[in-house]
Amino acid sequence: MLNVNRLRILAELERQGTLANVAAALRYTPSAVSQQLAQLEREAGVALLDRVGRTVRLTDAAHTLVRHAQTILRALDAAEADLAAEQGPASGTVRIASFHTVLLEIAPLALTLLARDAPDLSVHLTHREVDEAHLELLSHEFDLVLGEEFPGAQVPRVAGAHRSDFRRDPLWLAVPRARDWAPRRLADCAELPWAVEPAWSRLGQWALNTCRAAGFTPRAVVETPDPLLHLELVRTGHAVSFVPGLIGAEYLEGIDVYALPGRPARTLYTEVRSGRERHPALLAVRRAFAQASKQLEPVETAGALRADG
Amino acid sequence: MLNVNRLRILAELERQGTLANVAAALRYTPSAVSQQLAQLEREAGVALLDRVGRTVRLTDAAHTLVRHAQTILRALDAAEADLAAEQGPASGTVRIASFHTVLLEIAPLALTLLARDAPDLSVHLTHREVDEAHLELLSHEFDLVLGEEFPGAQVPRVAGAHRSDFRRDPLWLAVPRARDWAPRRLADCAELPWAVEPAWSRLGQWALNTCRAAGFTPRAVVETPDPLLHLELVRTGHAVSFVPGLIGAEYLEGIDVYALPGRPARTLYTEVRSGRERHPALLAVRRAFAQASKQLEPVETAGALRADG
DNA sequence: GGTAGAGTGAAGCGATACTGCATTGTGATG
DNA sequence: CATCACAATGCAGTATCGCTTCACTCTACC
Repeated sequence: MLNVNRLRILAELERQGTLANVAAALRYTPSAVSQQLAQLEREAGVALLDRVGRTVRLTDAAHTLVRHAQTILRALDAAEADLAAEQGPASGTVRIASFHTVLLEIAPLALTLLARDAPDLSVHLTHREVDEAHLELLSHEFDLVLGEEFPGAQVPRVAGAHRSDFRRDPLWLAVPRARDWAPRRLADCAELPWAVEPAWSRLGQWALNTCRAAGFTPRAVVETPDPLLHLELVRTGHAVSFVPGLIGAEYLEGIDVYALPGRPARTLYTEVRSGRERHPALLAVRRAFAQASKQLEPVETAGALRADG
Repeated sequence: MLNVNRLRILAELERQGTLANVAAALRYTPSAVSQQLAQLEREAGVALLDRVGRTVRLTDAAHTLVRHAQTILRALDAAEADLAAEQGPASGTVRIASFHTVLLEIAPLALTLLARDAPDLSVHLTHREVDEAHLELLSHEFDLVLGEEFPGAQVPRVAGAHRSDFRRDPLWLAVPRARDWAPRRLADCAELPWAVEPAWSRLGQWALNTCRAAGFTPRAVVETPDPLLHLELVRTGHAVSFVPGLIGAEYLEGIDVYALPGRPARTLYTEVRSGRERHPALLAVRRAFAQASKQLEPVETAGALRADG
């Protein structure tokens, strides 16, 4: 019978690329990883690793083996989830990765709900960008990640993760409050300075596409992933910016927000590793975030923009 | 992460019922089994075993754990099958269980074919009744079992085994050859002495049902699972008997066989553990038995009986 | 009440899977 | 070309783990 732990190491190697990274991820020494894979190769009877340069690459046989390993690891996760469900109230520690807005607006409420509903459960929140967090979810760095999906940039579903959407969050335009001017279409802001997200972020990507669809490329006066900085620049009259509807009203002093044509919205979701979706602790966390989200209302808009062109 | 070997022990316990049997099946001492299950219970955090009398019973949690264990073990089997397929020609040893007729008529031919087509493969044939063999397949005593299914006694399909039918084999009535007498319906043999299979065997069960449907209960002069003994008694004029069509013509000297009304036939099949159906060695064995079966023809009947009543 | 069989537990031992360290080989850099 | 950083591997030592042995308890059945 093949050794499951060795299969797990091989599966991790497919993700991590090098033995050294696998060792770091699984808290082994590289030597241990090397020895275990060598043993697995001996037991398998076929070559699993191609030495290419100073690193290794999986053979086809190794890749099919990894597929099997993944169903095994999923079943193990599911078994543990079922066991945890038998144990009664959710307990243990859940490591969560979240991006900025959710961390700012939803997480505090969710933590309050969790403290009430699952007092034995402890939570560890880490600030991560979505794509990075997704990978770290798969390699067991996190137990649950919060994600966002933007219109026109559908996130592919992967077998290793179980996703659950909990909110649609409208995307708005934020401009400095002024008596004598109001945008009527997005293109009216074409010549203004913008506060933008980095282009590699999901929101930044969407923003860029949206502006381009309106016929212009935003001129960035500042680029940062922090939406509060965006708003500070808007308030002080130095920029306009997109803002998620979830942002608290207290950050919108001196700022007017406008709904965009077509009412675009991002989808907020949670992700756990497949097989663990029935784990009571993860169920409790998901429930808490969903409930917390329900208690939050988007602020009023000053109006709606018309479609461009 | 739960230990897969311990899960395997638990799964085996569900089949075997007692720790002692598990130990025998897995070639452990009972003490080892007890210790491993105790450890699993500790890791699981929930009770898995109920001590009832001097034996144990699985809790609900244990049963769900076994379900997960089975998908894991299937995936492991499938992984090994894929690995074996990579290794090129089928090799190793296949442990086969077969019942009498197949062992007598098909197996020799199949072995010949295998020796030609898969010379690196070695085969170990054991004589077993079907139901017994089926259980021993699941507990890894055998890699492949030959089975038979009779009309009116459908064998339930189980998830742990992969079945493949390879022949329908007619069931006949065998009577001593005589100039002055021939049966015209089954009930004509109601008063004659019978050679019967044991009632616990699948063929014996079917025979009993068939006679009862014809309005009589056979009076047994001899009860044995060995069809050659049946025929010897028929030839010497001491009994009539049912006989499978697969029996060689050389055993039918001085015997007339009659087709039964409705042309009942048993289905011959092979069974392997789920997940291993793509194992090259098992594929080769199945192919050999199917081909061997094709080369055998049922002998001519002396006529066909009419329906009773 | 005696006996056979099921399960458990302590002690001991061998296998196994790590760590630590030294070594090889590769690729990037100056 | 020399140097350096780093990936992978091999060897020796060690600690843990999982098994066997053996003694024991408990139950079911004569």
